Amino acid sequence: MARKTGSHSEITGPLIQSAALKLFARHGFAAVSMRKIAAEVGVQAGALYLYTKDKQSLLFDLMRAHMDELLSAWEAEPKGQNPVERLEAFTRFHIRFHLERPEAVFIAYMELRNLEPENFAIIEGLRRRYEDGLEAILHDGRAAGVFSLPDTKLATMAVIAMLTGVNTWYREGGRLSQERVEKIYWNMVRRAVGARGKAGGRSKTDRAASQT
Amino acid sequence: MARKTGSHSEITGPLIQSAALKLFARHGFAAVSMRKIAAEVGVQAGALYLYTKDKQSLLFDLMRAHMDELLSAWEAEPKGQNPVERLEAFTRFHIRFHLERPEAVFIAYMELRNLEPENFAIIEGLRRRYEDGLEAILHDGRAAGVFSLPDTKLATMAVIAMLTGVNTWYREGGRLSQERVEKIYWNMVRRAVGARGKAGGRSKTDRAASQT
DNA sequence: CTTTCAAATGAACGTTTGTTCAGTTAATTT
DNA sequence: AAATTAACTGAACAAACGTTCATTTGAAAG
Repeated sequence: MARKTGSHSEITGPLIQSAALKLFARHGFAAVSMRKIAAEVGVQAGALYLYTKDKQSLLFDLMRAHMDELLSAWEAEPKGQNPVERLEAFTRFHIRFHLERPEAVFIAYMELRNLEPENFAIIEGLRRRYEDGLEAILHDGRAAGVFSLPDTKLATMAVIAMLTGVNTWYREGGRLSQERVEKIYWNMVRRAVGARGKAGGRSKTDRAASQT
Repeated sequence: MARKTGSHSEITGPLIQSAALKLFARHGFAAVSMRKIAAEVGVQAGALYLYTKDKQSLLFDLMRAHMDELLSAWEAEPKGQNPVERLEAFTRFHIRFHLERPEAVFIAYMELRNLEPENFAIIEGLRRRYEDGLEAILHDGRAAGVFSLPDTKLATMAVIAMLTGVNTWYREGGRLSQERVEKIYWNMVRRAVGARGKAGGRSKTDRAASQT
């Protein structure tokens, strides 16, 4: 039921979500009490239950929203014309998207075991769909002879782990710009999957990279 | 003080460590109570305090022992004669060592934020020492002109993330043997750092890999 | 001004938490 | 047989936990 003229705060719901996001990312789901979330919002613990069923669904809703955003953002991304361009698009998208929301990413990876089995299965399914997107690119590239890969599933896991790892060390305002990081990682990914540079053989890009 | 003829169990100490390892890995540090650890050992909660100062040091001791083992095992590993061989040795060692103790690895990555600041600094220092070992290899290889890397620090993080990622999906008795996984990952790492195969250019190994 | 009602409080509930400790147990030493 | 002592129990502690609910608040509606 949509309200037009709330007598009290109308944004408390989202405020709770973002307080929970921040605290879960910082201290872990199990270490954050409902009272601490309430305090962060500036409210008493009981008030949280006007907006959320329980603590578990607070976690699940965060994860679910994150995975939904991830999938729809990727689907909205311009696709390349061939496997190499599509892989570059994936690489840059993954780094960019994940660096934009480090807290949600952290939670999505670290708090899986705090989901009840049913919720876990849903999140796991969404993650699988995302990984399948990458695997399809690698599979197509292999079939087209532009990637050299003994095993597309392993390469999928390797690429995702490598890219997600950026979140563990990248800090805004650090040594390297995000664009620079994207470029360097794309170079490593491209070579890891055995794709030649645009010019063939050891490309101009390779040579430029090694002297920077 | 060493005892020779304990009237009760003499191995309770290690039993506690391994119970804690198992439960922390499975449910997370914050979600495991001292009573649950005690129950796993077959003892009352109070008895744990004959062997451990408190819950925090139970976690810290596990992490510290893991990192010490990691560093000393790597130091004991036979070194290659050149950067490429040393990088292959690192790659295979990292995969093998981490697959041998998935629970300790999981804890070492996931429970960092549950360490008190002082303990965190110690573990972080040990991790840094390990990463520096890889970075030295990449740095030497770049200086020798056998690796093509725009940034050794980024490559270090990328390689470690990629290799550690194996733990998230590898299951004993699965599709691929550990030796096969090591070989495939070594191929991806070698190419990611821009090292040519032994024969130069697109190596025999590359061609063999792409058709398997 | 009076009524209405969503929003929020704050106390209360039954559990569970990490940790301590006086007391019990049972094997070894004297 | 008596004394010693490490190992362990089981109760107890205050604090914190997730969740519920009767009650209060205060702005909007009549």
